[in-house]
Amino acid sequence: MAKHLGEFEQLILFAVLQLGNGVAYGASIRDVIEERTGRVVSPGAVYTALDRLQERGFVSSEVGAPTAERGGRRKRLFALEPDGITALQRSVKTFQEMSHGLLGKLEDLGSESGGL
Amino acid sequence: MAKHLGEFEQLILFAVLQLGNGVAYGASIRDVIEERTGRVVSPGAVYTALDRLQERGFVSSEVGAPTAERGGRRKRLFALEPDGITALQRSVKTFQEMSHGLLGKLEDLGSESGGL
DNA sequence: ACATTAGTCCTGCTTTGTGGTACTAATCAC
DNA sequence: GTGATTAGTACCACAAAGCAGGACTAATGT
Repeated sequence: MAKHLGEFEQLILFAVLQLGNGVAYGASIRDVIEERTGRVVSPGAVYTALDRLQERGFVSSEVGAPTAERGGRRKRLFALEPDGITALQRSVKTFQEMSHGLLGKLEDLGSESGGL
Repeated sequence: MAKHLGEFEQLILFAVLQLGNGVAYGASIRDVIEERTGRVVSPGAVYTALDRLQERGFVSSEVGAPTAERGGRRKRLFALEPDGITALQRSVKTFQEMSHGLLGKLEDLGSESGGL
């Protein structure tokens, strides 16, 4: 069993967190990631990650009611579970501990050689 | 070719960044990660990651002179390359964009259900 | 020469990351 | 109600990253 969150899994959990219960489903999660990071991800990538996250108990899902839209297929709504919250917190903490005091240095180095 | 940095790779790059040139080698990198995050990693894990990073041009390495210590085997010294800096910056940026405005929410949720 | 030891390399396997595409179930138009 | 249209989901296959454990190497010290 995996010990840590992968970077993509982290993105997914953040997206679910932002959307909140009743609103987080495959497509909306994908949209959030794209809006925030500019990163284009395929639907398939999102669902496989989501499935794996659910297997580990980090998120749960239930099928919602159909909406009154053209092509309004039932959504599979995801919710963040306590274990998922803990995992995300730990992953954030690791990032902070590891980057502490180095972010400035990183920027300086970058600007020397052309930057982003 | 991989588009993004994995989470462990990110840790490695931060460690190399902290140590600086002439001091970053397998064992010291491993120590830094352990000190900062408390995470125990096997030497093998570090070297495979380092190799991949080098293949992608994110770090470079050269073999240093032997030290005057018992068992002072030659060290393979690593340095952060411009591409590595860019990659690390982008990875940091993604994290910041994705977590922006959500860190507080995350803490609140955590304390509700027992916390870390 | 032989023991000792810091450090590195190798091998094998599991988990994540990813795109592509097929499928499903709902609306709309007539 | 039949078929076009469409949002959303599920499946599949493969590439890349994460990881541990032990073999190996080359230096010191006696």
